[in-house]
Amino acid sequence: MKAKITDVAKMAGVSIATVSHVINGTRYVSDNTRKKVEKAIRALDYSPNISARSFKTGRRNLIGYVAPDIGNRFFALILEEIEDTLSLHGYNLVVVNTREDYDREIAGLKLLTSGIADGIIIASTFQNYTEIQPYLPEDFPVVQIDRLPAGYVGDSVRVSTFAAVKAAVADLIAEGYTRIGYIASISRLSSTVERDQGYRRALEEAGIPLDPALVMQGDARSRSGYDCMKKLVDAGVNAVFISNSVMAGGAMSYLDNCGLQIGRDIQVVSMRDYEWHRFQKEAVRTIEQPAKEMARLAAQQVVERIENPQLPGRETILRPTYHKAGA
Amino acid sequence: MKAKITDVAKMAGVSIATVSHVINGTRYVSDNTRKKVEKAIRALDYSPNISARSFKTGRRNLIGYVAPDIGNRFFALILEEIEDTLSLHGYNLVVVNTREDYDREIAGLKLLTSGIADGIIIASTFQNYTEIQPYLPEDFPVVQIDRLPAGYVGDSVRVSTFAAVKAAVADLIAEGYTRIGYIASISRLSSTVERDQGYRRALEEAGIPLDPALVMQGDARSRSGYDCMKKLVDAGVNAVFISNSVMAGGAMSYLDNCGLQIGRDIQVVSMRDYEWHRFQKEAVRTIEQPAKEMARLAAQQVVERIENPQLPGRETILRPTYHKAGA
DNA sequence: TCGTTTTTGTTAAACGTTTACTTTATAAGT
DNA sequence: ACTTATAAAGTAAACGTTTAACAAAAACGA
Repeated sequence: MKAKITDVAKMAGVSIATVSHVINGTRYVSDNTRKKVEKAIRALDYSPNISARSFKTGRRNLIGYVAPDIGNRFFALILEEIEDTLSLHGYNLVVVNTREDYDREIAGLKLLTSGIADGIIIASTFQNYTEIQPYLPEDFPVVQIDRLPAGYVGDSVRVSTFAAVKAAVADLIAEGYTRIGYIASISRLSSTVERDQGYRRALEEAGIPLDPALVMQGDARSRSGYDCMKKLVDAGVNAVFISNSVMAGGAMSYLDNCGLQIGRDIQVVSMRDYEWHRFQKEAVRTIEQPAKEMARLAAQQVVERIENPQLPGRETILRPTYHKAGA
Repeated sequence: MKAKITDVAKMAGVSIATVSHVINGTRYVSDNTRKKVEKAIRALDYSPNISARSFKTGRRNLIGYVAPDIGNRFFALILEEIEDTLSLHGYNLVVVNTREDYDREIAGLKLLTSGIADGIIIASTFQNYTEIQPYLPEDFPVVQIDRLPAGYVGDSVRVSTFAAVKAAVADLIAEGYTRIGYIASISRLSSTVERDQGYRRALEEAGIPLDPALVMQGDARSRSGYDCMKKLVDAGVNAVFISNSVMAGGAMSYLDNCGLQIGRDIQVVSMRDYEWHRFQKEAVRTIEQPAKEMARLAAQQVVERIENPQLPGRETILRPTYHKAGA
């Protein structure tokens, strides 16, 4: 039978209150009694019942991470960094993978807020905050990461890609490329919307009319990157902007297959969500998101909110890096 | 103030016991009272306090996943599949990333077994089970995945690569390749040991003496794959077996850099821990581990053990697939 | 009709902590 | 010596469930 606090108290000849205070450092305990208690703890191999403690204190030291696709290296990277940062603060991580599914996300939120987690970091698949708000109790610590559902006000950390996308496309235009294709990601996401706007604005400012035949709607999967690229090549593009690295993988597979060399036959600008080895040497231009930094900040932010609930909401916006050389 | 079970009972005009039974279905409740209770639950937007329940029942419905490197796509893939499978059984996942660090692994185990989790799935970084045994309480549900610390007896799921590695190397020999290099992964791991043996045995059976200059000790990181490959090329290999896909990435970068074409200038056989797009078209031969299958089985196994503690320990061994065409 | 079983529901005791409140012992001030 | 302050530790009440033990009412068998 596992030892309880009463066993320790009995053995050390003190009250359970004293034992508790020794463990938590919540009150001064004389050196003498402290030593007795610590000895008893060791002797009995006692460790507090976490469930009982959580129940009593209302703190669980668990943070939920609600991600749309853990299989995507971008979100896996964020997971890793969140776990790392949280562990420094004494928190652990519960993962919910929604697979971009509304029901799964809602179920995850219900669960996490029902007493599992002290806070949530979420990259929501919903377009509007009102759709998830009912499942987030008032004042429940939440940090939105990467994506920002419309109407949300509160803690968030994301990367603003509008300017970088616009600049990259403008750069292509300046070099004389005019038939610039675009493979868009899931359209309801704020991150996608921003990139849409960057692409459109660059064309607009250069006085190039938007050709709907050059804009492909993808679904963030490799396969759709492949298919969209095929259509764009058929439509005769000489440059393309790809909104997400998973699709970029597929798109580049297609280019490879039909012998088109990037940098020579076609220019490719892609979002780069994480380090990729093999693509580097190719002349792909990338817009790199600081995923780790984002994750670290989100983790810190959720911890700060938990420990200081009356803190004002913070919207943290990071800038991506444009790699023209493909390095 | 969040509603409690007493509020629901009061509103419905029944006892808290009845409410509890309605919620958990632990006893027959007449249609009439059930409806009253359900109505009150909705009216008050009541949901049970999970902490209180966990405390009382001793069940937390959380499973710990202790992984050596979540940043590695192999373990990320396993994570995803574990999460998926567990959610089907009503469990959630707590992730601990050890980064192949002994202390982190021990800290994680201590934590998870102290009342956070009902069970653990672990890919241990330790060579010997005796080193982690003290931190796993007797009868605590544990499933070892991918790696099997020496001396462990109990639930485990892994892939046996000895035969496949041996066959792949023998295949190279049969084709006339004689200077076959080997880039090994972290030497203390059971998975590495098996591959070592496969490589050695194939040479042995062909009567080829082992040349220590052709055996490189890597550390499972891309960088070391690159460096080891460099040394092997300098040593004049015409074929190589690489023990892990992360290192394979680095190794192939090096081959690329010095213009060596796989399949023509050098043969490469690599463990393939997950799907890789770009490598496929190259003539790399791969030994593919059924990572998802492994994860699914491990998750099922830990759930079964939790729900039926007197089940005998099961050692599940899966077979990898050898892809000669590189497909 | 009267005991017996079945159905439906209640009472109250746990579960193992934390923590507000109280107590005792010792030191300090007069 | 007598109050007062302070240091150190103890007492006991919560926290919100689940569940064993019990009770009342209804149904049933003879």
